[in-house]
Amino acid sequence: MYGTGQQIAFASGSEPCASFGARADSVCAAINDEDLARLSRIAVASNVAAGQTFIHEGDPAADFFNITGGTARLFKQLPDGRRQITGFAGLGDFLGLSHHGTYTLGAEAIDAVRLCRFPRGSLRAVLDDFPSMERALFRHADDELAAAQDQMLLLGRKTALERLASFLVARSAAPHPCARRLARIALPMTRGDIADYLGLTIETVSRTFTRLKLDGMIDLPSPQEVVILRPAKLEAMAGGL
Amino acid sequence: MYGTGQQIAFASGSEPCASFGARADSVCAAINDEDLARLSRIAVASNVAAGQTFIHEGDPAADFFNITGGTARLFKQLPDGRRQITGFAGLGDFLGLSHHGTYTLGAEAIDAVRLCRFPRGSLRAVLDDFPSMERALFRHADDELAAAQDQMLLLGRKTALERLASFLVARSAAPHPCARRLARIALPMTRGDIADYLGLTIETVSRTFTRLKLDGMIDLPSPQEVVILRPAKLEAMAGGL
DNA sequence: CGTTATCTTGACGTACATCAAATGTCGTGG
DNA sequence: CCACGACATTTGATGTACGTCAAGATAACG
Repeated sequence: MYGTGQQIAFASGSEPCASFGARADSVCAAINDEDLARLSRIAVASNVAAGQTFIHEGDPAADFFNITGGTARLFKQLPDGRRQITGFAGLGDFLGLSHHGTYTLGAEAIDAVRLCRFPRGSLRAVLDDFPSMERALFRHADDELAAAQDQMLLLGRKTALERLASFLVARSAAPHPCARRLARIALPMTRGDIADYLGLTIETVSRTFTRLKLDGMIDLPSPQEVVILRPAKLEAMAGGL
Repeated sequence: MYGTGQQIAFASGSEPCASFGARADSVCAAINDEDLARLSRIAVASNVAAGQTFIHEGDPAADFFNITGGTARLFKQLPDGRRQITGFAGLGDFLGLSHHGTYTLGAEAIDAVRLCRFPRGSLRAVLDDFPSMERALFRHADDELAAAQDQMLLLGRKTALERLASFLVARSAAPHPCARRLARIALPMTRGDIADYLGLTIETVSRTFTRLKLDGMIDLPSPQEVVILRPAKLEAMAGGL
């Protein structure tokens, strides 16, 4: 199934936060119609079923990806199976951009994921012709680096309560940088995913959720839905960052 | 004291790993003499005494820096003082490159640090004129992102023993990517720095050092010097990554 | 509507933190 | 050169936040 332009996940208009995707602005704002047309010629759209691994850590990095629907978990694993989720990728996110020869992270679909796949060789040529796009990707990598540093602080120095509060606050800011903060958050990932993201166990995540609920900070209409009742207090619990 | 070219920390030759610096190749290989001359005109060289903070987290990011001597700790802090060191910067490293308006990390000199300071505004102009340099910086950010992801796995999922082993293995690989792995490692940072880097306490770091010594993995001629006696076993202890 | 995975809750264990003190190291001045 | 003081490191005794093990409760799904 080859991309026809319809399937390409780059916003062609100039609206800053179109329905297209959360981070459309950060990477795609700099892309003009000329670049877009060229990209559409080398893209392949595909679907990944929930639970499927579509990037294997350590494999030769042949392609890079742009998520156009659904949510994926990105992770590293130790030989004995211990897993660290480094982030969740959604609408508009880019994967496999590293210049290293192999993928530094694995990626699995949490729900049904739609994505566009680009051969990395072709990307290099496009980037050389359109420096503005490379600059935009640079900014994107920079944002991820800043997020990774925040997460290091969380993993190295925060308590379980602070970690979960930080997670919920960050989720309520997402997915739209330009939208109002959300009170109701959808959690497509499992408790196990959240645990592996926050460096905790499933049990501790669950206990901490109920503690936040008992304290009146949040409500849990269902395990995958959180309503933030006291945003300011929750943010304070997150540890001031 | 204004840069004269002598003080500028960019390698002008093309030798891949000159005495100039560890990561010279990753950022500076792509810089030609023309760029170099222009950079030297906007740089200011300065010295920072041990213990001095020269970048304050959250301050407006006016300049960026290139380390030309000594070692600095890069860190984030919580309001109550808990600290997470996100990395150590040495010869050739770049700081303050984020496109965000404020510094996302603080930086303190561990020993006497020499550095070149560049106004960020001037950098933008240089980068626009010399895309090869921007590409090199992109690769640099990418390397840091991969390192940050490794560190997330360490902080989220490794034991104290695995953390310290990982740290020593990584240090033995540095500072020269192209040199033989070092058996004798210098540790300019304190136990407290190592603790804040590995998400542990001073006491646990110290105990783990002595345990590695008793197990015959390392020798400690002095607290700031480590000799790796069993590199292969130590690497295995690091947890296969 | 049963089957199965996920989530929650409880009882208990442990790796690492905390508190406290001894030892070692280094710069400074006598 | 040596004595002193400040600070870093090591070592010991004890505490605790979170992990592990083990059931239930709830939700998802054919």
